[in-house]
Amino acid sequence: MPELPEVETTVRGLARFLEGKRLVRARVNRPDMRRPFPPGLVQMLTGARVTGLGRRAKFGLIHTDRGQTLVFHLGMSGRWRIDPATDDRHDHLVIETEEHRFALCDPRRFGWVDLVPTESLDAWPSFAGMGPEPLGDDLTVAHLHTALKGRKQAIKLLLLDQRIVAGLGNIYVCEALFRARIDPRKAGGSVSRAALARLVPAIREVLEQSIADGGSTLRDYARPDGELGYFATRFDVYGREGEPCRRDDGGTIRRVAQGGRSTWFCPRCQR
DNA sequence: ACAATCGCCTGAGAGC
DNA sequence: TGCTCTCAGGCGATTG
Repeated sequence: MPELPEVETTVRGLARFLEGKRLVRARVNRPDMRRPFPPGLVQMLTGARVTGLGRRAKFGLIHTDRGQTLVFHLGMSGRWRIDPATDDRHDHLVIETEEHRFALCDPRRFGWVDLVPTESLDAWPSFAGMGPEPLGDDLTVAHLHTALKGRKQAIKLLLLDQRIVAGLGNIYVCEALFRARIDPRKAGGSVSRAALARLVPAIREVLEQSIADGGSTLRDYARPDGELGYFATRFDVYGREGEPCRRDDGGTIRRVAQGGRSTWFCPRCQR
């Protein structure tokens, strides 16, 4: 499923074809996304020039010269298809430049798009109150220490809270906690400063490595019918229940439920 | 302020 | 083989 690295790679992939280009056509193929398409979407996009692309947390941003930004979330199964050779019944929104066609395809329809004035993006409901970007300078040990202070909820669940850190999902929280050797069940407020000092670089590294993997895969997406959104990555714990810990410490990866979702970890080295 | 639960969706995979 | 069942999960809304 698309998490921050997949969104980042998707945005970079789109930027190669969209940056500076004029959208000659736009149409809504299927209006039944998770939330309705914003009114005036097609009119706004048609003829607009894309001035740049960006990402905030797990949201992709397509800025236009009309002062409006198309914000998209890929949900669980969303992806952009470039120059698709065939139609897909789950293509919801299609935009075209002179050279290429892009289809936002989302079978499970957990994603959505919105139109936001570019100058007030920070005030958009999903962005207001969001925590720091994990790859930016604002994610610090001090920030986490303050945000987690006194919290009794499990660290795993708190890291999924976008107000504490923006853009972490289930996979990368599990992976980062493994790298930092922190027990995901531990109360947020009881995670030591030393552990947080391991966690901050662990979050950065796992995301950066995944983006790098996606980036290397990106070359393949220049061809027709390319799809932006999914990359095979080698995980240390995610989905590895019952398999040996990669630290080779004799531990076996366990799966537990937290907040109704699966958490994978090594009980031997994550404390 | 914090915590817990629910609803939204469909495809993949497991089990019979 | 084909059916049924379970699971995957981000986010907003709601309730406690």
